[in-house]
Amino acid sequence: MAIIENGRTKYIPQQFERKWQDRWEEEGLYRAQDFSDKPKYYLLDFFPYPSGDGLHVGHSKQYVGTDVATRFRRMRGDNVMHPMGWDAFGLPAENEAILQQIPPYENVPKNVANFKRQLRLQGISYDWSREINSSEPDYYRWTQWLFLLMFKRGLAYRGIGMQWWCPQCKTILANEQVENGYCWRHHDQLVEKVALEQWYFRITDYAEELLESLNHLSWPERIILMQRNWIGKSTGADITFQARDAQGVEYPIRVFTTRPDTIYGATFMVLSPEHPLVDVLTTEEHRARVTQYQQQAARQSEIERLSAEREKTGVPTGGHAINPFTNKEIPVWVADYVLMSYGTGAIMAVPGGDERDWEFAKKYSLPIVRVVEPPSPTEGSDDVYAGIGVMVNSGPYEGMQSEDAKSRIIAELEQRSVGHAATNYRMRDWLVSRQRYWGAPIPIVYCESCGIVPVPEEDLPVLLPTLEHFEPGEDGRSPLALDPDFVNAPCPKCGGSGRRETDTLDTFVDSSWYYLRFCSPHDDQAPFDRTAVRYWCPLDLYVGGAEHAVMHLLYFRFFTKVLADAGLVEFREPAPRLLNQGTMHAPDGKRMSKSKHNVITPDSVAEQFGADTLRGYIVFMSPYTGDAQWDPQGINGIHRWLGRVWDLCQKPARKSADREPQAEELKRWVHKTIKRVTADMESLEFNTAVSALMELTNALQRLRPALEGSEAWGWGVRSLLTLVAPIAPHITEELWHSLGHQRSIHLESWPTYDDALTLDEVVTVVIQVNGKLRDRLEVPRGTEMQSVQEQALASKRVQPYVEGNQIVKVITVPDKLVNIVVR
RNA sequence: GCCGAGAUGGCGGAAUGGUAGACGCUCCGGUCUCAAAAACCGGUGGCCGCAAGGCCGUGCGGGUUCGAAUCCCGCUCUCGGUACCA
Repeated sequence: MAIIENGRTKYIPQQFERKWQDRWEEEGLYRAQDFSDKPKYYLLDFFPYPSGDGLHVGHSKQYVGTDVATRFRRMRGDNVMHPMGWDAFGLPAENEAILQQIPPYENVPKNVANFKRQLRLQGISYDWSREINSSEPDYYRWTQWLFLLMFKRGLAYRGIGMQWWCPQCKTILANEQVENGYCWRHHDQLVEKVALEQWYFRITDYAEELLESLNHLSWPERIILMQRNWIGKSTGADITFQARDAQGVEYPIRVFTTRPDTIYGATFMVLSPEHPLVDVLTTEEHRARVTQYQQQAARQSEIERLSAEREKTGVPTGGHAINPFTNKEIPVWVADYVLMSYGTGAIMAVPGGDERDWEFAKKYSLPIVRVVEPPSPTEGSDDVYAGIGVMVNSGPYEGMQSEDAKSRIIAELEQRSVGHAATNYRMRDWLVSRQRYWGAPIPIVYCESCGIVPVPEEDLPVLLPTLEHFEPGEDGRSPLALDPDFVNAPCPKCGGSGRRETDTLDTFVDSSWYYLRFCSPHDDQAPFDRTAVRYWCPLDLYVGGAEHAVMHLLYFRFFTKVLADAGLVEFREPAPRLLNQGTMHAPDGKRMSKSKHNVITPDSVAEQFGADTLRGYIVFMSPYTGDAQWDPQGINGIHRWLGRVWDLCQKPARKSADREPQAEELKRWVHKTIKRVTADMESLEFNTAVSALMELTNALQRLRPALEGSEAWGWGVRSLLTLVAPIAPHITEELWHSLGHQRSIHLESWPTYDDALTLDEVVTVVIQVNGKLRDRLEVPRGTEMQSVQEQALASKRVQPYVEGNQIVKVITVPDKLVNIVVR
């Protein structure tokens, strides 16, 4: 320790931070105890993928914040669980392994070790005894078990369909993983459509509950909104139109519409190019054009669909259908603005009431009938109007309000058996199979005589073989398909020869239940111990980036609901409270990334300033939920502050008695600060908590000459240290021990305050004339406002503005302000 | 296009109807030093003024109020989400 003068030392964090990190871990300070009389608090960070790039200070923004909250909660007396684990399966790990020519089963542990080292050097207080890794058999064994649970409950099924294929990932993607037609991992890679048989989870069975219970979550509004939009519920009706082919054979075309009230305006129908009835209804004279259109749509639909204001295209089939309400024959067209994947893949087109249909009708000169009049007729009558209003051209419904007509028309549909009320969701089932190596094998065997056979629970895990060649092929088959030892397996049912499923599970399956595993991370009898889960879950606070708004957060809610229905958990929402930490940008304002060479690592900052300065700066620079930009200059402020805290705790030059009024002032400062910091910690507003602590530090420094060595002084310094402890755990621990304490400061109780002492004895009352500030008066708190008003009127600064004017009224707010209104 | 969030000094930000700019960064001046760095002390929204002090000021325009960064109406810009969902 560098001693500078008369026993005082200099703040050199590098000399002691490591020492405390090691000691905390040896003593198991942060181990969560299963079951306790204390209130439990389960705080979880989103499951991170341990990238080979390691952590940068952007990650620290999240992890330091949750760590501060965790440490605060412990001092408040909660039994806290704050675990950490690794979302180690999946494409990023596999791609990285391929790039480095190291198999993922060797590369991942290396990366994990580096992540742990980086988290430790920041003084983050995880309970490492609960560490989990989704790519290890004792974890994915239970991921497979949960797949089987889905299978048993009829929620896992195989289906054929047009799927999104990313040529770079060389695998199928779920809908949620396609952004604007591009792969979510390769933002310049357009996805392609291929027809494949895949495994799905029936998440749509839960669409309604997933939507409804959003209303009861304490989540950021925009995340709730994004989920709501994703689920995309719409209500209306299913209606069947009768169509005829050239031979006069009738075929029903089922459509979904949100506006059954506009049915009298349905002047044509549109089928999506993939619709099965297209081939049937197309007449010979139109067949060539229709077939050509279908091929063209299949080939370029995704690229074309991206051009923003693309003109609609389509061709007539030559077939016709009957509008069941007007009884008129209407033409059936094919157009790619109707998607096979939504609703029924067919629509009734109402050009008078729908902008898209209107645009199409205009282009191809199809009839347009307005059936709903706007409340105030404005534009030309051939214009489209999609709102609600009064019914016209609608037979018996003429003159009715369109909303009333809607329910009556639905009733008529049902009565005539040509349709019924219906609800549609935009969300589709979750495609979970991936044609890649690095994931949990799907525990299924295909048997020639028994068909699809689940692997018995007692035979789990289906081990992922340690392949030397794990690169994905070009043929859409998993590398596992090339390993005969893996593929060939006896049928669990009949013992005959079978083939294993060679696709692996989407990583989002792994992360859909990890929060449960932390409750009993080493359980070898079940995915989780139900008693432990009953104690710890649901999460008290869940923190992560907004980029998982739809995918992970939807999937893990779905899993929880399935587990609840299976009687395995007793709650239906895993995370009633969720927070998104803001994003940290590099000093150049861009996103921090290795490829942009603008990464700032916690290692380099901690080496230069110490972990506490890093932590303090990260929480101080911007609100926790707000974005930030790393400013290499700004960190000096925190380092100076901690240096001042250090100095305050150095041996007093002398011993003295409490001196008034300074002792009283200090007392009020401390109580006031405890109140502010407690409130800020509770609401995770760490930036203002640091401000308050800096103010207390400054006050102590100012009062030092009068109070140093006194009882009040010692109490003030100890209070400061306990309040700073969650933010800067190392320096406070070091100083705490230097003050003679044996036990860790992190085992101290959070200080309490007396509300009466959080207010100053003297208050500043603001004197305004017509709302403009003219003077300030210092008066004892609680002074009668009548007397303050008199003093205000007597003030030399106030008088010039009052003299010669008539006082209309005087507004007073006790201990705050006097506003003299003159004319 | 639609939905959402936001705009406060040179910078990060504070204040959610009552002293705008807390707390920091930067910069300027001072102390210490042979000197520099570090540290410490003081100043730092703009304009006018020697000063006392005054005027202006929270994206823009209006409104409500004794009083508006804060509430209401209209607009501009920025960021995020979404994209033919019938």
